Amino acid sequence: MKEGPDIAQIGALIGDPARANMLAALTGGRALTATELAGVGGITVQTASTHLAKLEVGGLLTQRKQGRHRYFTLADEAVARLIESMMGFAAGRGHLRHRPGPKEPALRKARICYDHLAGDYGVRMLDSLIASGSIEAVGEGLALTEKGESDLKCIGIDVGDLGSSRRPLCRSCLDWSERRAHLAGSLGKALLLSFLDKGWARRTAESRSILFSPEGDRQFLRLFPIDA
Amino acid sequence: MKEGPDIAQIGALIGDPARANMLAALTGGRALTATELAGVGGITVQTASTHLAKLEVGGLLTQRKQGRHRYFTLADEAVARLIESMMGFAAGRGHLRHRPGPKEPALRKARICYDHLAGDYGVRMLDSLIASGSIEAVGEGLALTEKGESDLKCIGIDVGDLGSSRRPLCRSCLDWSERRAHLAGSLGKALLLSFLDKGWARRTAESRSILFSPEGDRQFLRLFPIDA
DNA sequence: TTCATAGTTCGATCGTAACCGAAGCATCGC
DNA sequence: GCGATGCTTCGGTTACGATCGAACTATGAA
Repeated sequence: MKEGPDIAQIGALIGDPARANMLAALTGGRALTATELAGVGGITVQTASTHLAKLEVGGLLTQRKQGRHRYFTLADEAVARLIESMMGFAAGRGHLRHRPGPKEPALRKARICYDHLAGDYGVRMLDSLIASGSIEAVGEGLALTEKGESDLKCIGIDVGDLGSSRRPLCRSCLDWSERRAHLAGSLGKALLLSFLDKGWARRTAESRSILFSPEGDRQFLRLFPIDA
Repeated sequence: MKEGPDIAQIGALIGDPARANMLAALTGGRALTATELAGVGGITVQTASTHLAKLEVGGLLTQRKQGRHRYFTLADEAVARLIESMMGFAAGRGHLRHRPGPKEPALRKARICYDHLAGDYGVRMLDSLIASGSIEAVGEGLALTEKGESDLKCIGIDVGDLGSSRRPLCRSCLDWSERRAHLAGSLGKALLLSFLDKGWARRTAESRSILFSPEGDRQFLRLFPIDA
């Protein structure tokens, strides 16, 4: 007994409904204020404040003061991965809050997963990149090919700029709604940013869903075809 | 708010220290009785019984009656992966129950992670397989090479027998003690089984550690050299 | 049959943590 | 300076769940 690290602490941190809701909301990657988080948690600001303090000392959150606001974000990408993996697990068990039907169509179509694109469009993008030979899937891992590197340069992404950090270029991330892999890592982030830059899509204020403009939709589907 | 699957339920299930200890013990892959689990949880049988019932309806455990015993196991491999990933996360945050020193040397040297080898020896094995060109690491994924397939046949493992199931052949699993990857998947399982078959190592009754015999130790180190 | 072991269920106790109202700081706009 | 807004801290209430003793069921052994 008492072998290894203490799972119970973080389990308990995530185990409270209000905290879980706040964490899930922060998976959107956007920094949120304490009042906003109180809203998604369905509790008053006082209670939210104590929750947030606990999450912070637990190492799941970081806060940043700015004026009279305090912006909270997930501490790092590892937290985001943990939350998403728990969501995937819970979805697989049928631990759904609502019935699994297409309750939030926009959320299933395209949403943000920490900093990259998830949902139907995220899965489609990775599928297409693999089909075109830009990305190679080996086991559970992903690797960018030379063809992929030149293809990406055509749409304005210089992979050389991304490789510097310790963060892996390509990472596969499992989607709870699709139960399929989509592209994470610094490349996944860069791609989403380029879509936003080009005005193809924009983030919504309160939800994690990503809305594509009609034109952006056309461009995206053209760029990442599915040849079924 | 209230988007996606319910994380809080499983978080709360893992969030109780007694339950977390039981789950961690079951990560050893071995089926344990309610009384044994009460022991590792540090609680009485009555309390353990209610905990186990909760874990079962939560979908984390399954039980199997055999005589007057009830053997509990993790519901499936996904649960094991979730627990190990949480351990890895917790270890990275310094959420350690004891100080990180070599508290359980045997456990750090070689232990079982659901059904494959973890710890120092697990990491060494994968490193060696990669160095010898038997396994190729691509991004975060692992793939068996042709050389690896023939090499494995020499030690009595026919990869053809393993590929049938839906479970991936090679999977990388992050180790909480070493913080490095080791080999999971059906190949990782097959390798560990062959070690046990050959009498090189044996599982211990109460702990998750794996004990190598002096001869088995020699063979293992010869088979998986590290050329630093 | 009787006894022993393994496990569950019941009932009651107890602690802890979630929760909110109210008060206290801090920052912004005026 | 003043009031308004955002957030934290304090105090007290409340509710839930972990815990165990005791009683009950089931299997096995003698």
